[in-house]
Amino acid sequence: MNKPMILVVEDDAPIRNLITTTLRAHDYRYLTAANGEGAILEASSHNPEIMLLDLGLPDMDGVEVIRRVRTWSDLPIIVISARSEDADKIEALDAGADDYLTKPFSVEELLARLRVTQRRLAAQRPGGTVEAVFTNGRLRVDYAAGCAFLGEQELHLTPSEYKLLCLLSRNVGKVLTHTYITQQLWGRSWDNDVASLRVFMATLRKKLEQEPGSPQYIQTHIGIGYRMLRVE
Amino acid sequence: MNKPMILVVEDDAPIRNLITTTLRAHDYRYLTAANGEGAILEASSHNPEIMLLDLGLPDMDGVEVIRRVRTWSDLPIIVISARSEDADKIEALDAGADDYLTKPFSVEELLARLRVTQRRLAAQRPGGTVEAVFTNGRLRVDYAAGCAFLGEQELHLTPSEYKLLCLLSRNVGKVLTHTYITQQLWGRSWDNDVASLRVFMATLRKKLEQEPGSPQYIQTHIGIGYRMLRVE
DNA sequence: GCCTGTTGTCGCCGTTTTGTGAAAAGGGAG
DNA sequence: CTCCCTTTTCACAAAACGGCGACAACAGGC
Repeated sequence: MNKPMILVVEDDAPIRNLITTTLRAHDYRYLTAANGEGAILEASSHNPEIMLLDLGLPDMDGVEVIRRVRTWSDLPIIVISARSEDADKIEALDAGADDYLTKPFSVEELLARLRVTQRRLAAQRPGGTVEAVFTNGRLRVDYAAGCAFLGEQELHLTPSEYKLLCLLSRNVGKVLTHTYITQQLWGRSWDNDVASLRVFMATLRKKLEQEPGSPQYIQTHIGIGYRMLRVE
Repeated sequence: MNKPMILVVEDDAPIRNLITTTLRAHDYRYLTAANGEGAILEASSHNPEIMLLDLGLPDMDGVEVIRRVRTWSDLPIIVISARSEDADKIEALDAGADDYLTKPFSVEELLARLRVTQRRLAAQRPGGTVEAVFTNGRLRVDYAAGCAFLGEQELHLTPSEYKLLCLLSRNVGKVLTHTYITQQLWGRSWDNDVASLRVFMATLRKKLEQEPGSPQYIQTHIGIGYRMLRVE
């Protein structure tokens, strides 16, 4: 079995070297990034199979990197952080991380946790990788860059609208229930949230659809939820 | 969304209570076992979705429990142990554990790691084993996407019509009584509902059948109910 | 052919669900 | 503090849907 490609995100050169040396010694292939922007760029362009992520990056918070990556990819993310507070762990794990190690960490433990992740990847292989850019008709969503276009025109979306668009586009063709959508957006699902969802859907449609009357991209399923259609 | 069933394996009653109390407070369902034999028995007989496992059991080593369980099941195992040595972690992880927490552990962290596991379970459930598309002649029902097609043409169905179609298609070839159908659709079965059922059946047929006169898919059984036929 | 009981179809109207504009509330940057 | 952008709430109009009664169509028994 071919060893997976691992993206190592760490700004501190000595630690990064420690990790990469270890990986090399165990026949892993790897990429490196020293900051958040680089991490997202590498993740989107080279489709690594696992990410090792330090939270203390110079340009952005590591948790933000997790959130951004999670808009388009489910690749396993193992956090390696100096922060050992519960709150930090919980924030990272809930943002989408799969595991959390605190520095100083044991190299052997890291390798063991990598093996766990690898084992899990092998078990569920069929789920293919997702492209970092989604295209559908004139609509284009660049998950890595975090922006969307309609033709050449960039859409100016609020964070919520963008998340909503990501959610719909990652599930083209599938009907997403109100509950599911609100869960994904806000982690809860009260009646009020569904009302808000309608408002966001309205503003998103206003920016996205040419003809308000007959939506081209987003279809309503009464009593159920919404669905993005494949266009052309 | 239904919370998963969790098997708690821990011989120390106070800690076990701490865990189960926490789980109960967060609406998880759980089972308990106080030793290795019990753990294996519960795991095999009740098919829990996640196992929380203490390594220090009275009757056998926790790692042995992992190995035994792994001979037939892939259920996620989160180890909670007083042993904080690297060697112990590595042994457990390589034996098949998915995560490893050391005592004393933070309840919040445990919950966060449970959520990670749950997320992963949810992610691989839909894409995996279950066949989510029903095909019958030109008719195609995509249960996962929540929509139906006749040839290339998508059918625009109301919630009731869709539910009805699902019910019939999931029981192709079987005659479903009026009572059964109304029970499934509305949870009750008054005479009026049977009348309504006829109306829904009419609209559904209008959308589904090419020739109104001789139904191709849905057959009426006078005095009994309806049946979907296998076509071609 | 006629009668009876069952089934199919139509249209109406009340209810539920959704879309949308505007206003209030919240939050971060300067 | 103020401004600006985003999110949430509210109110109301528009649309879709479900339930119902009326009646036509149909099948089977005689």
